[in-house]
Amino acid sequence: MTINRRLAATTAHLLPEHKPPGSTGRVLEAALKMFAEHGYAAASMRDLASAAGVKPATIYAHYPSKEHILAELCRIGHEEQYRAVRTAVLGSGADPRDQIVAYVRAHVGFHTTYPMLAVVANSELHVLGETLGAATFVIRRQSEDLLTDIIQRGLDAGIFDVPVPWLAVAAIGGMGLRVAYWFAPDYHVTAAQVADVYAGFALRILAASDKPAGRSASKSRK
Amino acid sequence: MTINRRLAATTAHLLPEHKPPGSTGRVLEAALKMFAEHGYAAASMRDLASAAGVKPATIYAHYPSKEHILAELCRIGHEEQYRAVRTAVLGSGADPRDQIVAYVRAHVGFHTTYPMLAVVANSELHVLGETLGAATFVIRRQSEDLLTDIIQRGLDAGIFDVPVPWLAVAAIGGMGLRVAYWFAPDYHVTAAQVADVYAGFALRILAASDKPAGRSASKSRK
DNA sequence: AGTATATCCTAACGAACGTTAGTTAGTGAC
DNA sequence: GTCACTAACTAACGTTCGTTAGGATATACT
Repeated sequence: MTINRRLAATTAHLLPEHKPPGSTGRVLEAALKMFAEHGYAAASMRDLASAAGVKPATIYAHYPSKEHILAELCRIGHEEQYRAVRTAVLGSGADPRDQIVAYVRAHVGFHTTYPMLAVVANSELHVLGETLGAATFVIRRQSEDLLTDIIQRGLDAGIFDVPVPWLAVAAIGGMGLRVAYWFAPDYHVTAAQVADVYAGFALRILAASDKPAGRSASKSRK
Repeated sequence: MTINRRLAATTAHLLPEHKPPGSTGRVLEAALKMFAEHGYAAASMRDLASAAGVKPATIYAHYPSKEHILAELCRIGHEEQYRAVRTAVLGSGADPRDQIVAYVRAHVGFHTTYPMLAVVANSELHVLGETLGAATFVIRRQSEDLLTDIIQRGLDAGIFDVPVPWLAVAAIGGMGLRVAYWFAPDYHVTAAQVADVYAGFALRILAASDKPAGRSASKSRK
């Protein structure tokens, strides 16, 4: 146990719906842990095998290559993140402020609940070739577009005020992403606290107005 | 040239004061580029050598090991970042708001000017053993403490208002760090724009008050 | 019982890895 | 001319890598 860890989380888990049954799932979860803790290139197939409790050759009965395992993890990670934020936003009201709160809460929630998945899906994605990474890129783009659209609707309604909208997307996305690296369940802040506080930060970044949800022209207030 | 890059920047450069003369410097700069683009583990000594225009064995005339090269880059990166923010804060006034603006401008400026250095220093640091990484950890801690102290002073003065101060540190630091991954000089926003807008975001996150620099409602200065 | 299938194994392949030993070419001093 | 020094080289070391071939074991069906 070094002082110097890549991320604070120590346990790897997949959603039951994303974890294949039997040894396939154990291999995938072992790969998640190893890739997250040491990085894709530094984790060998022999490492994955011993973490999964099988011999190296056995992995090839479940996945055709090391890169395919990473592709699967990246796909699951981005898919689950998009599903989380999309569900949250759809379940919130029509007010862009509520949608931002829902988005950021779900975004941060994902990064606190599945930190290893987030770290692997985001920081090892560059390894994937264009064919294996294609599915993931589409989803990643959708997540970003969703946030962009919410912000744009808020700007159009005069509820938000930011000089360069795309920078707000980058800032809100960036601060959420980093949570996966330092958050641990036994920390001095709970996941719910982080989600709430970060949702508040996002509203502040967007200079969300206090006025009621009514329709407003392009005039902002101060 | 893949769609799928680890960071947007394409050129590696070191500050003249940090770049050793001759081949040593060329090796260090080649390592910076390779480690940033492909990661420490995925970049081989043969890759570094050919990027630096030398043969693999020659590198060992300049550095004792691959890990020592990374340690040097991490040290330079954190040292330069700390120097930048510290100088900026010391050159600003006593008002915590001015100090935050100075800090974030310098922080973002570092990440736009030396994106590869930032990426390597932050995302490959976990590779370093305790001995080789020790020097870097100290500096990293100092940078974080500086931001924490500014925010705490603003809170004490009643100028800032955040529910959990440490989360503001994490959020402001996180959004700045991510800039290194997407920023490129030929982007549709300039480095100065990003720095200014992000400084504004930081003030908003802290709910900085508009009132003049005098003393505040609830607390007094020392 | 015999066969098919699924699952995991042992053993090893060729390639690439970080690193080292020993050598060669170029330079300036005497 | 030769000595000492520097900086680069060629070649190879032992290890580990991702991956594959082929055999063993257990369960399921006929």
